[in-house]
Amino acid sequence: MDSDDEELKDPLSSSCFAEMRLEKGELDDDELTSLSWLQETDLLKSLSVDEQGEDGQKENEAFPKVEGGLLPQTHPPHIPYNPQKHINSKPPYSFSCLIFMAVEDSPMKRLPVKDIYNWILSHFPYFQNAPTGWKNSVRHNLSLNKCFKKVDKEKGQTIGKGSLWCIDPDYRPNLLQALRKTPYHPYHQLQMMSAPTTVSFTGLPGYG
DNA sequence: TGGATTCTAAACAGCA
DNA sequence: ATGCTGTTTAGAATCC
Repeated sequence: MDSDDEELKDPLSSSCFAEMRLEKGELDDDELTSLSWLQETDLLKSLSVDEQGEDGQKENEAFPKVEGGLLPQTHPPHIPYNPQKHINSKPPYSFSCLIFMAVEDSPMKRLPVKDIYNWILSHFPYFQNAPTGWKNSVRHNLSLNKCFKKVDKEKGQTIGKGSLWCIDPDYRPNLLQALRKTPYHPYHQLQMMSAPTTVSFTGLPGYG
């Protein structure tokens, strides 16, 4: 068991997440990996407009316009991303990250595919107007990605069609790492908010 | 440049 | 019959 293995088991412990853990006091690993901290800080929902000035307006205007609307393109890496505001920007998260967040954000850590859709829709309004193919991509990810596992329904459980999906614990660190690699992972936004003068984006995608 | 990963589209089967 | 879910395949784009 070397240090790499340790970090893989608890990628937060040796990262800057450790600071969050200290700041938040009694948070244990489950609470962190469950993204409850994310909910508490409300980062996905409400980065205030003031923090971003008028950039949001400008950046939407900066997108190339096409007949019938804006081109669906990933949010530019040099502009802070607010999913509730930048509804024309494709979220800079992979579908596996979106699914991961949705499942981890659920009380039972398991969701039917329909609730995964709903979570994504409510947290990333971009998809409300996106072509419906994204749902196919979600199902494709659930089906193909080893990180996600179907859960047997309990006896008599009636939640409608389909299976419940959960995160395979063996692959959870991989998903967390993938999430950390995205430039607008809530961690980076937290850093920006808590220590704006010391933040360095060097090494992050789009920051050279 | 090539492999790995991710996204998108599509076809199909099973089920309620 | 219809719509949803899950699986699979294929091709394009992107990243390393």
